[in-house]
Order: sequence, then structure tokens, then C-alpha cells
Amino acid sequence: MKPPARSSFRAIKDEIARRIGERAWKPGSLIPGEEALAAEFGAARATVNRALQELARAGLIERKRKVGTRVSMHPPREARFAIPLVAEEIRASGAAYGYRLISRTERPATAEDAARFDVPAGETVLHLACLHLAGGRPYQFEDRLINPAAAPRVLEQDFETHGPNEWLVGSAPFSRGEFTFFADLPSAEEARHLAVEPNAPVLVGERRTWLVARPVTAVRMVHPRTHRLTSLL
Amino acid sequence: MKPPARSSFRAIKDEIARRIGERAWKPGSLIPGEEALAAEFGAARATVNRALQELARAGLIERKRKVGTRVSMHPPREARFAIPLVAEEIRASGAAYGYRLISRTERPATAEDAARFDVPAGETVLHLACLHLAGGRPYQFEDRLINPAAAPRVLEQDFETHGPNEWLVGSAPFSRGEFTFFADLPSAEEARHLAVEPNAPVLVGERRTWLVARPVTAVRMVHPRTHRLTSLL
DNA sequence: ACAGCCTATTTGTCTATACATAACCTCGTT
DNA sequence: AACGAGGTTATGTATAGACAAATAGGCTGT
Repeated sequence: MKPPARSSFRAIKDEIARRIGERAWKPGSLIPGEEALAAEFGAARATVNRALQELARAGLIERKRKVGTRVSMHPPREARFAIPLVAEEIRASGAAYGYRLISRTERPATAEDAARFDVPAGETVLHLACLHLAGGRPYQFEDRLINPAAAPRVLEQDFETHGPNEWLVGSAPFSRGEFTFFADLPSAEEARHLAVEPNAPVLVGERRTWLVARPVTAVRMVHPRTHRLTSLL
Repeated sequence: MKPPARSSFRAIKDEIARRIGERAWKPGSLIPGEEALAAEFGAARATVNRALQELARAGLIERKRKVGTRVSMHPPREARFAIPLVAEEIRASGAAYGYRLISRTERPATAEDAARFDVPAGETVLHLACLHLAGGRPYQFEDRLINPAAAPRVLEQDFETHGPNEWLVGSAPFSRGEFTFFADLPSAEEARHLAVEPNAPVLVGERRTWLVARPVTAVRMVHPRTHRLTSLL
């Protein structure tokens, strides 16, 4: 852990959080100023300042010049989920990463594509299906549409050995995105590739991105039930 | 804007982020050390240090002692999901909000509780089960453990008419939390209360919060398959 | 009563310096 | 070649002192 219980900014932070938790300092009330706390903890004001700033960033306290620092009335209420590349995510977990391209099609956008994506029906789109494996077992089935008009040179890529997101990350910036996830049942194709029962629950993430007004890519990522999406608050 | 364009840690942070965004410093490459940057920007090393620490916290760069600072390989893309109170979420959607307490138990923590939560087995915990309805239809089934040692006076609440969420928000601050989502099958009880088939997929969110080192509450929130969690990037 | 300036207070940030800590590297020993 | 001790180096953290910025609250003049 943190063996040296000296007067580090961490120790100060923890102690203040403890007092707030114990209601020694109640929500909405003012706590002592930096100067006073520095004296109490035998630390420099800069050290206390750092502790307080971190607590403020975490949402536990609110600070205002001249007024002072008060305990928040409402704890933080939003989570930030990192959205890593699948490949990195798998490698980070220690498992061997595997990739298989299932299909690659260039075709005019159908009405269905247009609904799923904003691309005008008739324009050429690239449709990919691929599978990501962790330690040899299916990890994510990916079904992706890419708009070549927003991703220069994407049609030159064959995506035989590397997934499209690795390429897109470095080559197709976007300015706006939308991320949704929900529980679903897999399609027949998804169940087959993921090697799960057709009626087993799967976690689906859908992501669409735009560069200004132009759609870049839309992807449906299907994970077996064991998959968990975690975030620290 | 507010920047006096001095060599503030903010200016340094922005400039470094800009260089990374423009690929002047490529993902995976080492960037100059703090001393060098301090010299370049005409600032103290502490100032550069603060800029770099904030960038590292945001995930744009990775730092290691002796090794130096390198640009992250991952896109620092992250999604922020708001986690509103269920009640507000439902009302915001225009539906009528309903609440039903299903059970309320004070009991010594079992080994199972201890595994799910950090609470030492044997200490008293409060166990609640309740149902949130939107427009009369089941919306979320909530199964919650609360540690009274971290939530003063929680045992005085009966939670007959209001959910524990609403009370905790105002009364039990936390400094650290963890949020996980996954697809699952409902337990028999959950299926019954949510009025879904026992083999229908459900979206489960689990949230655990701590005040520094002490567990505050752990909750499992089960939604029917129709529920979607969306976020803008 | 009121508007507007003035000032004291509190947090925000920067500097310069020092030491602590982690980790890569080299070199000597086995 | 393998291993370990120690040096080197970049980041991590603490400190004291100073000034900047925001702003609540009082003071002043009309």
C-alpha cells in the first residue's frame, strides 16, 4: 500500500476524506482553510492544496476563492468508460490476441445501411465482419461499416491480418461519436462465430462516429456474456 | 477563453496535447524530459510536471520513472456515461415513476456478502431489494447492500416510499467507485419482478463505492433487454 | 437607499530547491 | 552466461515564498 504514513498529500487527502465520511465535516459545511490545515498537518500549504484539489476533482468538495472549501452536497454521478482497442484490451489482460477476417465487401449502401448509418443509399461503403480472439477463444464479433468518403485510402487496406479499428485509430479522426450498449440475443451468424448458444445473452456495444457532418464508421461489437465493461468513478 | 497566454501549466498542457494531436510526437515515442520542456517553455520543472501529470491522468501519455514520458498507444477516447438517479432518469423520459420496496433486512454479513463487498463477515449490513417502475412497467430491479459503518443513520431509514439511492446521494459520500456492465440471465426472483422470461437477456450494472478504504454500498441493477445506455463521445 | 469602489481573505499558480523513489544500465563476480 | 551491486537518470513529492485572481462584505459618496 503506502507504508510511509508521513505527511504526504495522499495522507492528508485520505484523512480529510475520512472526516467527511464520518460526518465530522458535514455536507454543505465549510472546512478549515488551507493555511489552517497546513498548520494542523505540519505540511506546506502547497501540499494541502494538492490534496484539496484532488478531492475537488473527485467531486467530494467544492472550492471557491475568498469563500473557502465546502463539502459537496451531491457526490459525483457520472462514470467515464475508457474505450480501448480490442487488441490492446486483450493483450493488457495477458491473453494472446487473435484476429480473423470473416468477410470484406465493397458495395453500394443499401437502405438498411442508410438507416443504420447516415450514408446516402447508393454510395459505396466498405462492410467488414471479423472476429477477435483472446487466448484462442472468441472475444468479440465485429460488424462494421466504413464510409470511404470519410476515411481516405481505406479501400487500399485488405484487413486480412489487422483489425479495422487499429487502422482507423491512426488514420480516420472523428469529431463526434455515439456509444450505446445493451443486452441482446445474438444473430445466428454471431452465435456461430462466438460459439455461444443462440439464446445466450450477449453484450452489444454500438458505436457510430462522424467527422463533422460526415459519417465515418458504424460498428456493432458483440461480446459473450462473460464480458464485463468496467470503469472507475 | 481566459488564458493570459503566459507559460502556465495549462498552456503547456495544451501545447503538448496539440503536438500529440498533430502527430508531431507519435504514439509510442518518448517525448523530451521535464527539464528539457521546462527550458523550452521557460517554466519551472514543477510547472511542467503538473502539466504532464494531468495529461497522464487523462490517458494521453504514460510516464515511468527513469524511463521518461511516452505518448500513449491507445486513443485516449473515453465515453462518459451519466449515472442519474433512476427516479430522475425515468421522470426525464416523461414516464411516471413508481417505486416498490420488496425486502429490507438487517443481518450479519455472510461470506458471500464479504466476497461481493469488502465488508468483514459478521458485521451488520443492510440488505435491500426494490423495484423501480416507469409508466407502471418494471424498469429496474435493485439489489443493494449498505455498510452502516460508512453510512451513519442508514438503519433509521425504512425505505418504504423512497429508494435508497435518493437517500444515499445526500447522506453517504464516497471518494472512489467502480462501475461494471455486462449481459446476464436474470435470477428467478429478478425475472419474476421484472416480468421477463427466465431465459431473456438482461443488462446488469453493478456499482460499488468506497469512502477512502471503507466500503459504502454495493448494488446490482438489473434492466430488461430493451434498456439502452447511451453516451456521446 | 443605492451604486460603486476598496480591501481583506481565500484559493490558484509559479518558482527554486531539495530529497525520495523507481528502474535501466554497466560492471564486476561467480 | 548468469547474477547481483551500485550508479545514473527521470519522475514523484515536499517546502517556503511570492504574486495573481476572485469575490464577499464593508465603506463612501451621492
